[in-house]
Amino acid sequence: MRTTPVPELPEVEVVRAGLQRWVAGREVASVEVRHPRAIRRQEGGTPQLVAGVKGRVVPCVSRRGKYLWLPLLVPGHPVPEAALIAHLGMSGQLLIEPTGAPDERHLRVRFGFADGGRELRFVDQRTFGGLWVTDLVPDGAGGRVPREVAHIARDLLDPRWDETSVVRTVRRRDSEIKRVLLDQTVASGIGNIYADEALWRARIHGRRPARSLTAAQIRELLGHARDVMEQALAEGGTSFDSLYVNVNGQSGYFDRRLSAYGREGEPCGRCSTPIRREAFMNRSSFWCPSCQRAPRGRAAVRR
DNA sequence: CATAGATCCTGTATGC
DNA sequence: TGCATACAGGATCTAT
Repeated sequence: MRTTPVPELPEVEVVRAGLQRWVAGREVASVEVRHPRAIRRQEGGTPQLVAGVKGRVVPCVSRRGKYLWLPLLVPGHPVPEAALIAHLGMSGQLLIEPTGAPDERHLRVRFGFADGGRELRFVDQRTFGGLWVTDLVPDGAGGRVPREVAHIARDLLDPRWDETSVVRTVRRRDSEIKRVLLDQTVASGIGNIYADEALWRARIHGRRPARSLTAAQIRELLGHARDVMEQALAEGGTSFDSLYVNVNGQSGYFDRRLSAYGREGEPCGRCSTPIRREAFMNRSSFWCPSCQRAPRGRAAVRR
């Protein structure tokens, strides 16, 4: 095992697509909460979660960034007013399992369906993730999104992604470029792994002030972020050990393609300089000290 | 308001 | 062997 698995946008999209296939059109019949922390963001707790989903039909499965949600349709009504929203956190899984299959060690919530077919399970070792029912609100573009998603920016794979607007936002931020990449209100879906990969591909050091980059450099950087996520998506999601599995229980294998993340001491794929690692925001950054030149001290911060 | 840092959580790896 | 500690990190909350 290299390190911990963390679902980012490609992994969440893999889960979304799997759920779409397995639960679309089905009516929820039951909910069993096995660990209260998994629904800590649910207003009204378990009773309100049960009331919100029982008897509702799931027409489709949607996603923005790392959030995904199941709209909840009251039979006979044309439009859903609420949704079951899910965030996988660091170790969350949404699994489709045959009824009666043995419980997973970290099973947190189980959903049964009226057709008696396979059930939906939320399994989460570290319990940073969670599920809850929330209102759908206007997204400002004619659609509707869960209340908690409204403040998150569109992601790089969104058909309505507006690159010119995002580049402008990035250049206005008074912060280091990696922090900006990780800010979900600027562009959603980029986590620590893909931020490091995009920076490596673009030959940009994560501590460079965002304002020191040209618009062209930011466009290139975002393009690399999109490319690496699309590659991961095509291969079924990144995986570091058996903890991350997609909705059908199969691990992805994209980790073998990562160039910087998790490769401390290994030779850079371009110049063979050993990849460096440093603590950053209570996590780690990996970069090539030769290809990605560090900014000079704090001189870039003007006073 | 914008930005930085602390915090939550537990299995795994490592050190003494 | 057993115990303690470090580490993984997204989103949220608090502080500045």
